[in-house]
Amino acid sequence: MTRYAKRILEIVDQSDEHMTAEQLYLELKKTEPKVVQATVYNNLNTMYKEGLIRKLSLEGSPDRYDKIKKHDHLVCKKCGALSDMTFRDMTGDLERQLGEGILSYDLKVFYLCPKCREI
Amino acid sequence: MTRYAKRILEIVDQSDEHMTAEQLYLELKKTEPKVVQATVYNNLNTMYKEGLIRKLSLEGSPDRYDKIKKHDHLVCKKCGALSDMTFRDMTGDLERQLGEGILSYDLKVFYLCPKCREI
DNA sequence: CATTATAATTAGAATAATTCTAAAAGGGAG
DNA sequence: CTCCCTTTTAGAATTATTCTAATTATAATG
Repeated sequence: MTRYAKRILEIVDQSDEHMTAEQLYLELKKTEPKVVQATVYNNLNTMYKEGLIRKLSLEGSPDRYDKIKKHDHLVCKKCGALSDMTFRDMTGDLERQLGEGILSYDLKVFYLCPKCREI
Repeated sequence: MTRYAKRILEIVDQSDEHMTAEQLYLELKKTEPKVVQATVYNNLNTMYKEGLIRKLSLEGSPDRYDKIKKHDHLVCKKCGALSDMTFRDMTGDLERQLGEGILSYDLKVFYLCPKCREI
């Protein structure tokens, strides 16, 4: 694993911010000023394929990257705000219904965030 | 609701193919040869906001549109193939944990599709 | 039915996100 | 050090989507 890859993984793992490739690039640049965007995209793609990071595809936003550690997401239907939450693990249930081949799952719950509910 | 919007909704509701805006445009063009892409995007956005259609954001693919009728999805981690499945409704469970404000949820289960498992 | 207002559509430019390409640089094995 | 393989780089290219302004269609009103 290269210096860049290590650092990107570190940022993803330590932050709760669900950063886009662009945001990760800006963050990485703070410690590695010479890096370019393509490198960040390359590394993210590789690490995603290797199963080292999660990728979140959201409506109306570029892809976001997240730590692997199992957790679920709340998405505000109005403003798109994304936050973590933990619902009980459903792998067992899913396997019982679908067979043993399940790799992982993504649960996104849509709601109105406190801010958007006010308005 | 305009002629175009009606027809787009019809296509989305009747097909199981999780079409992209581009595919819907091509399909719509068969009966409405004068329509342009922007119209399809406009209509899809409007109908999405109104809750008439679902939008699926997938890794490595443009957004796809789907009928509202509740169902879940299987996604092949390797080739991205998308298919429908129905898992039990979790709205109640989710509300019990998170409160009453839940609008909907999206469950995507990753696996290896039959084709990709062979190889 | 003519007139005005409102909304939808169009064409095409513009933007945003991501990938591609070919060349240059880096790092380890012998 | 030299060779080979991988990563990075720069920038062009591609893809998906939105925006803008002009035009057309639809609906509402006198």
